[in-house]
Amino acid sequence: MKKVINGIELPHAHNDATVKLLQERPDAETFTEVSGVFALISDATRLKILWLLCHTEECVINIAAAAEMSSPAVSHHLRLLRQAGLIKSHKEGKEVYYTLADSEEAQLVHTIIDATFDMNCRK
Amino acid sequence: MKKVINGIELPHAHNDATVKLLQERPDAETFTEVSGVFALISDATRLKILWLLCHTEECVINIAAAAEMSSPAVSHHLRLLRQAGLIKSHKEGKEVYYTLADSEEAQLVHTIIDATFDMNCRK
DNA sequence: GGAACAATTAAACGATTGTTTAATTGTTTA
DNA sequence: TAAACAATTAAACAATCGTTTAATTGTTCC
Repeated sequence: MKKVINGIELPHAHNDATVKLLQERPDAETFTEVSGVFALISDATRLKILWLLCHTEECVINIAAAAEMSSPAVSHHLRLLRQAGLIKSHKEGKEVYYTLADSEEAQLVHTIIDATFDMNCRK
Repeated sequence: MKKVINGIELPHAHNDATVKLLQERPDAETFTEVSGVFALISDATRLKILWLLCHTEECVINIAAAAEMSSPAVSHHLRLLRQAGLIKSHKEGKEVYYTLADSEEAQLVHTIIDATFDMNCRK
């Protein structure tokens, strides 16, 4: 009879390491949530926006200019990022200023962006 | 006359930090390449696969079982990951074994996955 | 050689995504 | 109050993506 680990039955028993790994694996929801955060940085425009907002605070037209994209397009991306808790905003007169949020996901994204672009700079 | 930084003209001059940042910003191609790597970990199934292959080596049906997905679906994802240089494979009899590649992108992904799931475990 | 097994490939499909365009809301200032 | 400006919203569209199904290739073992 085959061994079942967290409801998973491995057809082959080549590798004991796999069994150990599956026993300690995060659950499916965690993978879904985490991949959702990665999806937010998988678009070049959003990545540019986040790269900027990691290190400064800016209004929408300046973000749009920096991202070389239209205001509605940027507004749409900003909404996604805000809804995900990655950025926060405050209104000042006619303008809305955005910057990175304080959430755990935002910290993760900040860490990833720093690690990634440091790596690339070192090449 | 407005100041132009790398072909970008900021409509508002609220923030000197933005000007400095834009001067040192990676170019558009870099953002596109990096977001492409993030896209590969933005799917829950691929993330599960990479999480596994970061720490072990496995054949396709075991990967499929671990990912709770069909062999053709997994094969498709493995192809994408291999083409991107994130994983490598070798044939042994009837089976093809996959594991993480040695590339720079693979190292980045490994670092990101470790950082992410360590963070989540600490909660 | 034929059966069983492992893996890949290709076509098809539904679902999601990102940009554009146009219209709208809200604020300032002349 | 009207004009100018900043930002958002909504609908529409093309493009991309991930899974399913079915067929195919390659290997091992009887």
